[in-house]
Amino acid sequence: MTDVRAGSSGASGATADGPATERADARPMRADALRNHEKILRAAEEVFATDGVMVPIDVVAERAGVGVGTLYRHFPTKESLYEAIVTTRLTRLVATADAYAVDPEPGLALEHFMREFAQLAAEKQDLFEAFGQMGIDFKAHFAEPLAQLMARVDVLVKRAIETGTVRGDVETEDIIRLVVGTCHAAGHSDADAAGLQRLVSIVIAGLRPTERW
Amino acid sequence: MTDVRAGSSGASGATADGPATERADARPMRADALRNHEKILRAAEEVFATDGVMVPIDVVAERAGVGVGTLYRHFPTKESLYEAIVTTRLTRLVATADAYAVDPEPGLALEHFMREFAQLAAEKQDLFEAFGQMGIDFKAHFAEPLAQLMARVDVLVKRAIETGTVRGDVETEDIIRLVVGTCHAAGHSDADAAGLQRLVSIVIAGLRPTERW
DNA sequence: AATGATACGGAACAGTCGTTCCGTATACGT
DNA sequence: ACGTATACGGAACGACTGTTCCGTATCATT
Repeated sequence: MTDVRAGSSGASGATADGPATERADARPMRADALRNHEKILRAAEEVFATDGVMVPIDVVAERAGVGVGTLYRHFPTKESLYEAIVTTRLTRLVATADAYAVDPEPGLALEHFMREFAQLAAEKQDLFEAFGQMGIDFKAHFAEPLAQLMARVDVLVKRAIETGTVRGDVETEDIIRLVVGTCHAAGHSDADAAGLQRLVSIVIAGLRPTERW
Repeated sequence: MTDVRAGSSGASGATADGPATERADARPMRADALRNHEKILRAAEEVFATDGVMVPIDVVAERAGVGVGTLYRHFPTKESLYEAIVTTRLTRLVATADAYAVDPEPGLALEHFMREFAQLAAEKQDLFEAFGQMGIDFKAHFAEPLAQLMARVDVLVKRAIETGTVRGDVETEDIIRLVVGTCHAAGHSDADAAGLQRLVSIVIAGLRPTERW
């Protein structure tokens, strides 16, 4: 993450997407290099999403229409490529959470966020697996976007609790764990979005304040 | 599973545990062979539980105090060893479900079963991973014990529904998925049993019949 | 105790996958 | 158009792991 070459995938002000088109300290990337960089990112996003992180790196290279050597020029390690993809996904998720944070209906906001989160994690094997291995080194690698995500979800949860739509004793981390776990629950590949949402509904129902019980 | 050697791990009337001490068609296993067979099973159970299915087979052999050659004499394939372990686990789980099927309190019975199930899946990486990869070939390999498990859980669910402790529209498979997913949720290694049970509580609450919502 | 069948141990094999290296091709500045 | 820095492609390397093979050790039988 730190020793990337000039114009590589590092955090170079890419707020939305796409790598930096130029660098301050070095010369701008060559045109074909830039093109390949993006092709690789796109291919990785697709392949990781469908096949998970275990796919051989060659598959990503082939999908990108690029030799492995080129891939390694842009991402010095398979892990670094994986990091780039997952960080992007997490960043988008943070944006989604941000959008719901200003929703006038806090209870529904949390619910909708959970549903989108679940859908996303179910579709993207990589994201799912990343959350699945929390603790190995996931928290270290994605510490920053993770912290951001936690903070946003925390807002959603607190607001929902204040509104009385959610029990007061649930932790933010519980929410994330439950959602990810629920995706795991539904067979990832079945593309059974309806079944997944049914499970999410059950979890959401379980979050409601206890009445009578 | 079918071409096992004489006295190997096949389904030879081992209702509880331990391999058959003799075979009808062939000569009984040699004493040391039998001893090693059990040592391997025990070691595999431990290692798979703690490290998951990805551990090199050598680790299991070493743990068992046995050479790899010996291990392969007893289990012709890593997969076959894995099958033996998981099948055993599933069979025990079926027994647990059976016990709860006659519980005088159907609602509590389901809840207690779910809690035990969750605890087990959280402790045993192999079981967890097996359920996690449902669909690859898991259903094929463990078709029989899985069907049994489903049948027993079905009884628990139906009884709970009749008692009014659980919503009528939940599928048995939903229950299993939710429980396994919940284990996934809790970091497997954290040994945080309390946290896990808290999540299970939420899921269980979500299964209750909707009142007012 | 002797002998043949059975089982053991672990070195060696084969396939896979991440990574490196370097000769060749391409883009950019003059 | 030419020359050089930059980037490309893919064969080759090394580490890892499931599996096989066979010389040796152990058990059971007489």
